[in-house]
Amino acid sequence: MGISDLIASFIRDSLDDADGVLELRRNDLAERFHCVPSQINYVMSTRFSPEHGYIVESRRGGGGYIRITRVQVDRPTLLMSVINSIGESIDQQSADAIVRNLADADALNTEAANLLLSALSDAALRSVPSAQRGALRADLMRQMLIHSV
Amino acid sequence: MGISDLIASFIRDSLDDADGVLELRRNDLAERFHCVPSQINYVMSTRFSPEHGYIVESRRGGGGYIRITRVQVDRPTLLMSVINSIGESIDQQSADAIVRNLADADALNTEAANLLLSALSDAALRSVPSAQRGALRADLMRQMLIHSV
DNA sequence: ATGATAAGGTCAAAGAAAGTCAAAGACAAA
DNA sequence: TTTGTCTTTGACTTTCTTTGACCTTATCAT
Repeated sequence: MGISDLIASFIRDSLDDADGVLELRRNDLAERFHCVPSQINYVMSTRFSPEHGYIVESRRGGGGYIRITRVQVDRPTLLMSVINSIGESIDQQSADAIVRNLADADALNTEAANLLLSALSDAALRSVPSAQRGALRADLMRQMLIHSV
Repeated sequence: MGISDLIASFIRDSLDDADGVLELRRNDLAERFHCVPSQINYVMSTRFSPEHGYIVESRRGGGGYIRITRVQVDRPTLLMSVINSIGESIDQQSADAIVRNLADADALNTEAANLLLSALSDAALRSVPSAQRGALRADLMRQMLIHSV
């Protein structure tokens, strides 16, 4: 593990302790890890970018800081809110959209998302009369998501 | 036995000791066997390819590594054979057993297996008359597994 | 205001690994 | 002997990390 990885995991741990928001001094951190300050910037840009689910703000000058906020809603919360939003019945299009959103938000990995999509497809449910299909799809989706929380 | 074979058996032994996952430095290994580093790549591609039942990941740059993971049976084959073995209809107990086997064989990760189990449970399918439940379950299972090959 | 001081930011070069590819070697089968 | 396959080697490439010189912005005394 290189120094950048060490710094990154230190920050993640601190974020856990600090409930998702962390404010730190670039120079302090650099000193703690015996590296040059600009390495902190490197770590920020390679491991705490928005795509990684973080927001990084900072200020220069006296009393400057770097603030890191974990933006990803935590998985269980996101999943539960989705589960609760599923009504009595749901059509394939809506189910698809929801599943893809969950995958985008990293609340489901690719395999899991594909399984959901397959199970919720009209193809898989073809033996069920269309009148009841929506309700079954809703049941299925709820069950699968509940068990993956 | 050429050098490539020596390296390969060294890696297999280490994998046994290390419970199936092994992380190593390409340059270290090359030095240990007095060969050029690129020979390690040769060994990887000829003896640790996915068809041989291994996954190889790596990273370049400082702190780079090569990680080798042994996967038991080749996944697509296993999945397809299971898919073909599903008949017209299947009850929950049989479906459960099959899914658990796939998970044990690492053909499904934990999340995926749980999703299958949830979707195939009587609870999820409760809105379907029990007479047709088995057939639906078989359809569902086939669809989900096919899409995860 | 203004200059000193205290942060953080940028960027490019150097360093550290791993990857690619093609040429050369070894060796068995035809 | 020729041919084909597998192996070995090394020059060159790509990717990721570390470092340092220089830049910008904010605060605080004076």
